[in-house]
Amino acid sequence: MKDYIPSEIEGKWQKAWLDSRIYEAEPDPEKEKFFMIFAYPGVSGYLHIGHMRGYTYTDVLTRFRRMQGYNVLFPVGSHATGNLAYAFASKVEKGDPVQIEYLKANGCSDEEIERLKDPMEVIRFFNDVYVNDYWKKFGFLADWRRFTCTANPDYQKFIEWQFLKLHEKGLLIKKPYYAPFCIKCGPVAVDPSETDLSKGGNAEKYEYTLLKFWIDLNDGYDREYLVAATLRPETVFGQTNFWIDPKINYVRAKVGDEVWIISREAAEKLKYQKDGVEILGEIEGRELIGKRCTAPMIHREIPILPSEFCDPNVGTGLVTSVPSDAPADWMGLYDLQRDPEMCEKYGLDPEMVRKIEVIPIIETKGWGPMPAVEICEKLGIENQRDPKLEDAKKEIYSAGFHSGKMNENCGEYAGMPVEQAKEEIKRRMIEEGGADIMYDFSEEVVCRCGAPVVVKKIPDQWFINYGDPELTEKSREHAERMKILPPDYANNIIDILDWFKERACVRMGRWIGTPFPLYKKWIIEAISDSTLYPAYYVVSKYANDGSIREEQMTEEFFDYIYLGRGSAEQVEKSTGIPRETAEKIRSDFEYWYPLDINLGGKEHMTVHFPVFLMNHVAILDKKDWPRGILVHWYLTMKGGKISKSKGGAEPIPDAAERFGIDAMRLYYSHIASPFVDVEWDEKAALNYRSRLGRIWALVQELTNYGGAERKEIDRWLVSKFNIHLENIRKMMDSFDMRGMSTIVYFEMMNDIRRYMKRGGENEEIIAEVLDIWVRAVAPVTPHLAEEIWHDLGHNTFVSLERFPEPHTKRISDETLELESFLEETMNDIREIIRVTGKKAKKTVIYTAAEWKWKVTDIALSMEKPEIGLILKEAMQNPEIRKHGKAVQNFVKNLAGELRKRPDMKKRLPFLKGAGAFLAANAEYMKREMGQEILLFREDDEDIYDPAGKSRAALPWRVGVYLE
RNA sequence: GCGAGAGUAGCCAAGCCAGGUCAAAGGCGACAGACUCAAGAUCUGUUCCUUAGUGGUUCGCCGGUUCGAAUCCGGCCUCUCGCACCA
Repeated sequence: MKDYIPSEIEGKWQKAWLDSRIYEAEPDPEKEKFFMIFAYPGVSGYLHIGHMRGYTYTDVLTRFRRMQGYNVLFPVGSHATGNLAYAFASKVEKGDPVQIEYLKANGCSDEEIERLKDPMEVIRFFNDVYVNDYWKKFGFLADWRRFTCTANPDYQKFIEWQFLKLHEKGLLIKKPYYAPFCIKCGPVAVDPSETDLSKGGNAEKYEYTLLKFWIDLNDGYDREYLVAATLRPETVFGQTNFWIDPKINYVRAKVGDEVWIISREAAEKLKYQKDGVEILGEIEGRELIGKRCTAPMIHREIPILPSEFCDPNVGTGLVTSVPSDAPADWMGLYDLQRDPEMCEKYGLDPEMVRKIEVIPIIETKGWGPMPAVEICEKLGIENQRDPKLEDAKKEIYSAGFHSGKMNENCGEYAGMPVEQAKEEIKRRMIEEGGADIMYDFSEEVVCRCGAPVVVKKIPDQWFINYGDPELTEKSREHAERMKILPPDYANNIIDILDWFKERACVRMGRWIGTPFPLYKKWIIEAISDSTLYPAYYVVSKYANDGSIREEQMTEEFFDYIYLGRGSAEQVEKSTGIPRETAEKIRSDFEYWYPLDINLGGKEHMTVHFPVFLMNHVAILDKKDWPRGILVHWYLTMKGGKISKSKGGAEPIPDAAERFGIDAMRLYYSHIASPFVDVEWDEKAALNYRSRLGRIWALVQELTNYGGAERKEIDRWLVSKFNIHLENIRKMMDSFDMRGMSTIVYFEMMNDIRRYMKRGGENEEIIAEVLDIWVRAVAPVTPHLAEEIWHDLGHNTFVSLERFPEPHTKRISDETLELESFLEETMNDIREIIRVTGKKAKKTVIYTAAEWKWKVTDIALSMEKPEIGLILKEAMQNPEIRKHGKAVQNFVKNLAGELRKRPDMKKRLPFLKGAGAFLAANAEYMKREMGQEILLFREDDEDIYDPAGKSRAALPWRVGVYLE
């Protein structure tokens, strides 16, 4: 017998598939096509086994479809847009020890590392790793000829065309935008993975409302303002005073034709957001204390008071005071009111300070009129330096925002919900010239290079207008018709499409990507160039084999291929691409499109999938819009991070070697549904491997097993397998690879074992079942399947064979029922043995008496088998009536059973033969139970029934007596 | 904050959309038995409590709808995830 050694068969079959080029997908008008992709990975370095989950699903599903007779297109590619390759190369260049170690741990040679100082080499290198070390190693049957990468010049011609089409549809718009920007390196991304950053990846971009308080300092500037920044513009009605930190030196900054007094830090930031900001000079905070300024909106003069909580790094470093709703303001005021000495120190009239009254402005559910005052008491906050103020602020802010309503002190806004008033008041103040906008981060953000990251105004930013009403509506309608899994997401994506507005689509800086065709200083960003790309796999094959060159891939060419505009002749004339070639590509596209499934991880739910759909809808004809989306969740590592000690960190090829590829593929397919996160479990992977070993061994055993004898159990096995095939078909309609795997790798195996245990040995039946089985394992564990397939004497590829179809005619319900009746009977006996702890020598089994069956027949013939009705009719029969009270009990039991178990009506008739069936299988029971088995019918003349257990016999269950 | 999802027996994980056949699939682990000199592997059985095969209490918590709820509705608690120049 051959041992199961995965590495011995995997390489062999992968080579055979490659050599015979069965992965190549070409149109075949005789066959229905199936076109599926996974969202290509970003070129970010080595991947880990978690990434292989989704890729493997794709290969399993396409293999399954292929075996169902579809002509399958499964192309792969990679996404190199962005600065990852730059970052990677520069780390290598600098000799970053972590980076070098990482490369070496993955088996990268010194020579190779040397080359990886060049970003383009990084891309080339990892493309090779992905294709050869990951996807091919995992046995994928992808059409390798079509591989493409977003950094390829031909791909970029495609993106250029895509943007020309978006422009043609009026979906590109230009307007100012405020983006994160390193003052040295240019545009950067603020995200927690901190690709670009050394600090602040979690920062949020806040929009501050700048409130302008007019002040007359007699210094020659007549349009001079103190400028406070706030996130709560609606609270202006509650302003009582203004805060300045006397210890800080502020600056006068020229902004337009106004002079703003703000912190130096704020002025520096503003330079990036407003034109012509210029620092004119310093002004001490101390100087301003005690003066008065005029608040916007309420146009009231308020005093300027000293405080300690003004942070020059936050907002403008100046703060307006709304003690009713801002806990810090309240504490600031409270501190000062209690401290006349402090007032005098700054030349303030303590009486004036004491007279300042808090103005309630917002009614908040669960809070009184002055929530800030309230919460300070509640939390026992002592003064303005108390760190608990931060929590207080959050709680009040949240409560006010969601449930607050403006009160009668808020003029025309009285009664308006805070959520709405916030926007309206802000807008009004900006219109009146009393306010402005400034963006800032919620925390400090620092670039990789060490320089600060600021929010910078980009005056001419291009956007794709995903908010376009017509595009949104068409996309929504189409989404409703698509097959989208999981079902929750199918509902959810509709809302996401509504919510999607403009999206910035170009950027500047050191960035790999396609130059924006309308204005080449811009480069198309990373999401926007990966939306329509499944269409490009049709063309990439011709670019890769040299049939067409990128300079020939003009707008006219793509218009013809994707939209059918113009003609092949015209394309030939203007590009030199032979007419036949153009026609062939066009017809390829017409054959393969639309895409049947786009599979991707859950991270794509709110970004990639919606824009993928919308770009198709915007640009292509309706018939070419995609048909399906499949979202999968993650394979996570313990503790969230990959770690060597906990396993799973090893390079993908090493894991493939250790666990076996088929075992890994089965692991992904079976460990959980695609729609939950799964924690990597090395032991489970090893279990799958040994499971495959057992299947292997069982198959070997079966090939030398059996003879010509036919038995009842043959029918049972065939029935079982056909039921399984029916279920698989249903499951795979919703891509339920897990359910399918349970059947194929567990249930089918158990059935075969039971068949053998029950004495089944017919070689034709075994051959039939083996044929089904080996085909059934092919989508998930193709290497194992090929090996077995060839051992069975075939010389074709099982990968190209048909997946077995169920034959419902071969399902015998009667056999299945009787077999499970036998099993239940034995379980009953075991149960009694277990409960009593008795070791019986002899088991007596009683089947139900004739009269019980007669009553059962009566009940079965009735529309509504209720106790009274059955009893009435049964008692007509003297044969039955003579059993008296026993009839009543039985009818009660029977009626209950029929009500509780709807399938009983179908089952019972099959059980009429149960007595004979048990008798025929008495030998088997005896062997299994290790004891003598006696069989009687309840009404047998010569019955042996010392305990009266025969009375317990029912048509659907036997009576049992142990001795 | 906005939005989404999840909480099922020792563990993992189906079931929930289409309520009854659900004490709830399957796997793992554990226990017992078979095989073996032994261990491992493999095979068989058991694995909420209770019990001559019965009955009881379960599917995060509380309540509701229903003849009947793990499944439907409402509220609460806990956890996870996505949120736009990040692929």
